[in-house]
Amino acid sequence: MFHDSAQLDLMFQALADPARRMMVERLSRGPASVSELAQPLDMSLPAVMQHLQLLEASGLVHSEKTGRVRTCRIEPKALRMAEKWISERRTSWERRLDRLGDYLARQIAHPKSRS
Amino acid sequence: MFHDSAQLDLMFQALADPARRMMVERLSRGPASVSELAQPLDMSLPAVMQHLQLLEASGLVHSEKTGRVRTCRIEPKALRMAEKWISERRTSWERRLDRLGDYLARQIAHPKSRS
DNA sequence: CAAACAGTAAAGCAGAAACTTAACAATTGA
DNA sequence: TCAATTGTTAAGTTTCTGCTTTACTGTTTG
Repeated sequence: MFHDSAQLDLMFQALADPARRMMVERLSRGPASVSELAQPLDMSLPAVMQHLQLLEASGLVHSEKTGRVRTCRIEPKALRMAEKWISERRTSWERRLDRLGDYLARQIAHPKSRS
Repeated sequence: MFHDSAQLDLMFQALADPARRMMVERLSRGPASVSELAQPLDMSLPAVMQHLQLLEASGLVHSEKTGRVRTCRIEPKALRMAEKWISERRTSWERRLDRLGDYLARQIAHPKSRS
């Protein structure tokens, strides 16, 4: 449970491609087979397979095969991790701005000349 | 003002690199010059510059030059956009699970055998 | 002015990514 | 059984990334 920088790499990398985001989008509406994922995408099945492998490596998606069909589903824990990273940076910045605002307001109210 | 897929590409792509995430992390604590951003990174200045250009192209960071120093700061709006995309997919999935849970609970309580 | 400083531009390179096509399973349904 | 369905493997091609080095511009400072 330490620095999962590597996993963040993989997750953001995975989300950086429109085809893969489309697959995630589809999966967010429910599980799907590989060919269902491929259907709206303008590329060969093996290409989709490779995207899927990336999504699995990143932890964003999990799949299992029964019979001849592989069923894929989203892994919300991983999504939450990516979301958290961004959110933490954003709020860190926003809180900093708040403090700065307070400080400036105080300066205007009670200036203790520092020049 | 709808889903700009191209910008999401750029943003997630930008976040996919550990050096760039480090830069964002630094900037989340306040503005910084290019060489301040470079300081903890084990690479040449031009390399950092290129990362910075990507961060700017993605909209995650903005910078302006005064004198000979370029000051960079984070753009929380863009961070929020990435955060939102992830969050929407995650909650879509989670709500689906809730509905499914309800359905199953009902099935167990009042089974209307469907064989 | 001259030197040091902060940043840029350009070119080149090795390795990774995103496909393709062409076989090759394994499962299922007629 | 045999043909269609669903997925998988392997290999090859092209393009993109993430650096590097070298050389240069503009800004400040002694």
